[in-house]
Amino acid sequence: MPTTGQSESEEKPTRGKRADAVRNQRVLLAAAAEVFVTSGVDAPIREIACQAGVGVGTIYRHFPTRADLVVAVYRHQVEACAEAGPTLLAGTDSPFAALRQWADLFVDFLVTKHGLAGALQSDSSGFEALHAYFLDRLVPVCAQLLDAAVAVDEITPGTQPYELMRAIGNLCIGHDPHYDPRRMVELLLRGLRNPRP
Amino acid sequence: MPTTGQSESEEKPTRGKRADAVRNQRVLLAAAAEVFVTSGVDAPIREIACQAGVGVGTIYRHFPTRADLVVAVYRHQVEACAEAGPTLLAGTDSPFAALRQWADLFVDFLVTKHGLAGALQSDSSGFEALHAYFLDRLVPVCAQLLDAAVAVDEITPGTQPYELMRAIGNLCIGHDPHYDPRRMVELLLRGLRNPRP
Amino acid sequence: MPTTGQSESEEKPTRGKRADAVRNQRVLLAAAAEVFVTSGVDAPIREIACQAGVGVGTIYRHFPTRADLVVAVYRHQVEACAEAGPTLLAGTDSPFAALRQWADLFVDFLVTKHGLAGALQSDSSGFEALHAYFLDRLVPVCAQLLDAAVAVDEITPGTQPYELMRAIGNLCIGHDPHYDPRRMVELLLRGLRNPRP
Amino acid sequence: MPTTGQSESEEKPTRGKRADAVRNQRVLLAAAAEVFVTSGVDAPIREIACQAGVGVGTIYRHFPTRADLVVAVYRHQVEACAEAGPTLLAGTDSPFAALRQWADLFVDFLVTKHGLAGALQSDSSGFEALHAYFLDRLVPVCAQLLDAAVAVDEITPGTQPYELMRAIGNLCIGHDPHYDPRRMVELLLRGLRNPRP
DNA sequence: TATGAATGAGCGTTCATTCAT
DNA sequence: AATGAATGAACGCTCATTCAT
Repeated sequence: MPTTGQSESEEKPTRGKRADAVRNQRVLLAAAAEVFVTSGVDAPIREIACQAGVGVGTIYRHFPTRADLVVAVYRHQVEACAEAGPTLLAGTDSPFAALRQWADLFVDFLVTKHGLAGALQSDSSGFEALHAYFLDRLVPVCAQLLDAAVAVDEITPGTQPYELMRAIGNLCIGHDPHYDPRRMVELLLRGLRNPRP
Repeated sequence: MPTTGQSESEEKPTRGKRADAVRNQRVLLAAAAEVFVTSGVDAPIREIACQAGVGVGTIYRHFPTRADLVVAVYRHQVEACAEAGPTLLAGTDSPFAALRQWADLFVDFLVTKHGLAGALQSDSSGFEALHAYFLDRLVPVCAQLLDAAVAVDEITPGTQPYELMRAIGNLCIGHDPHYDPRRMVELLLRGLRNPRP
Repeated sequence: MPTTGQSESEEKPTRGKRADAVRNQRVLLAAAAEVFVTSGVDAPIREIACQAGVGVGTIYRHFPTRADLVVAVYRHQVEACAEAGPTLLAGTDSPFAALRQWADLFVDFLVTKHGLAGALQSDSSGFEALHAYFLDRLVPVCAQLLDAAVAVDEITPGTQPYELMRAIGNLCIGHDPHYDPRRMVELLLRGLRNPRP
Repeated sequence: MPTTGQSESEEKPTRGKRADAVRNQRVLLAAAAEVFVTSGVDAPIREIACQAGVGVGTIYRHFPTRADLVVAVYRHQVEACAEAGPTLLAGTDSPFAALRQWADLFVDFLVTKHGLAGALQSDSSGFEALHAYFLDRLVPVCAQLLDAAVAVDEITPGTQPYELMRAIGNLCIGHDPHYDPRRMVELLLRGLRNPRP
């Protein structure tokens, strides 16, 4: 279980007048997503509150730490990414091809979120929850893909899922017209490939 | 002893009482290097001044912008790295091997400097000078290595030196016992390799 | 009690917990007025915050720029001065007498505010709003008085309201027991007088 | 005697190797005058030192306070202005006309010196010497002119030379295309005029 | 005597975070 | 539960001034 910090919320609307709160959460998340795109995940809390039309206190109530907010904002995409792993694996004969497609999804996700990749590497306190959630959720998926590819001799064994994910994440840091993360990730994956025919 | 690395400081020592200032520059650079390791290259100027036992004004006198300071701190290593390129190329039959060794030097450099790799990707203003210096100095070297390797068919053409350097730099972001940048860079370079035997 | 002069503060008191903030605004304005007397309108923001017993952030929240604060502190007096123009004009047969009385009010206002007259001449950025407010509000009033006096041949035409106001303002700069701005303004106005018998 | 603070220097080149120092003073004064025009009399000391091509210490050695420097820079003009008083008085039948001409000289002087008029009113510590010098030197001259005009019934008695000078000085504060100090000073002097023919 | 390196107080400004309403 | 006012630490930066060389 992720050490996110939000105990309930999300997913199940629960019942009763909670509907109010749930609606509010949605507004908050939408606003945060908006601001994250514009100003990065380090944007001032007040900017997000303003965009959502609420007070800063409301943000803090729902998301005690910045990481909680980031996690909540991207939870759906992370879930989607996690679920895509097994699906891709099931839909092809080549686990390596599945890995490549999965990496592509992951990259898609990261590059469209301004600064998210950077935040994932940040060792500044307050992002542990973010790290924890991403890793808890995605490392097992990546492991499954790697293992499968190793099992059919498509790639050389010895690469850990965690380091591969970090590598991919790192490669997605920064926006630059002269730098295409996807190509570099492709290179990285090619490096995994078993040289044997 | 601080890990500054630059033993002789700058240019001609000039003459006269400048000896005082020159000595101070050393102290400043040592302190900055120290603090950069501890708190990253974004560390408050005050912290550096404090570590050096000087006033903030002294820092500003010697290094008007933060980038000036960072460049000064790492100039020697960058120069060494730049000069190593041609040397390595001359010392081997395989340009790809030379590239690998060069990348290793570059990685050595980056991973020992906490936060430097991150700063290199930072798009925050005030780091342009830093970017400029690194790129001006190292991209040509990297280009030479890549071209040579392409020329002897060791690697697939089409990868730009700039993107390769950024990729390597990115891979070096973050300190983590479970993540070894060197291995990931190795993977990346293997991905460049021409599949033909 | 501070010599702020504004007793009712701002516009509609609005409702709800804003009462708190409104009260605070009063404290802020009183403190600022106090400090302006002591240290001039260039006084450090911190000093004002300290005098008010609040954090600097509170000042910035209410008055984003220094000019905003100055304008707020003196708004009531400026308004009173602006409204006095037509009133005085209506209450006398001699527009020149009205002008003299009006000038007296203006001087009263300026000499009791240490440094305000100076700030009005300051060309330092950040005071544009202050200039704008004073001029927008008072120049038309002064113009009306001048025009009326010219119309009845009490004064020589050709003097612009703006330059007259600046002159009066300038004459009020500085505190000095041996210098009475009022007398000098009186001289200036006498200089406007039509030499006709 | 002015309480300027510089005991020797200036005027008499003195003798011996002092020639060196005298030459240096000239350079300093020229530089200061230059900078005062550009950046006002509040310009950073370092800017003046830089313009003069000397160290800041040298400035401080010669002119311990900023006022000392300002006084020295403008001493010649002040002297000229002081000496013009009696001369003008001697050259005309109308002391009032002389006063007007003298005021014109004074205004000429002040308006060509960016910020000098302002500095003259500044009550910030460190400008006492400046005040003292200007007043010591010019008030008697102004008094002579006023007395003479009163004596021949050209102007109303009762105006003190000090307040008149301050008034004129004040009217010269600020640079503004829509404000002509000379015209306002003319108005002020007209106000002194005895209404009877 | 001249230099200019060094100092550090001080200023404007931002923002995460708390808490009374 | 929501608000947003208040707080104050922290940072970048500028200069007046001192003093070792």
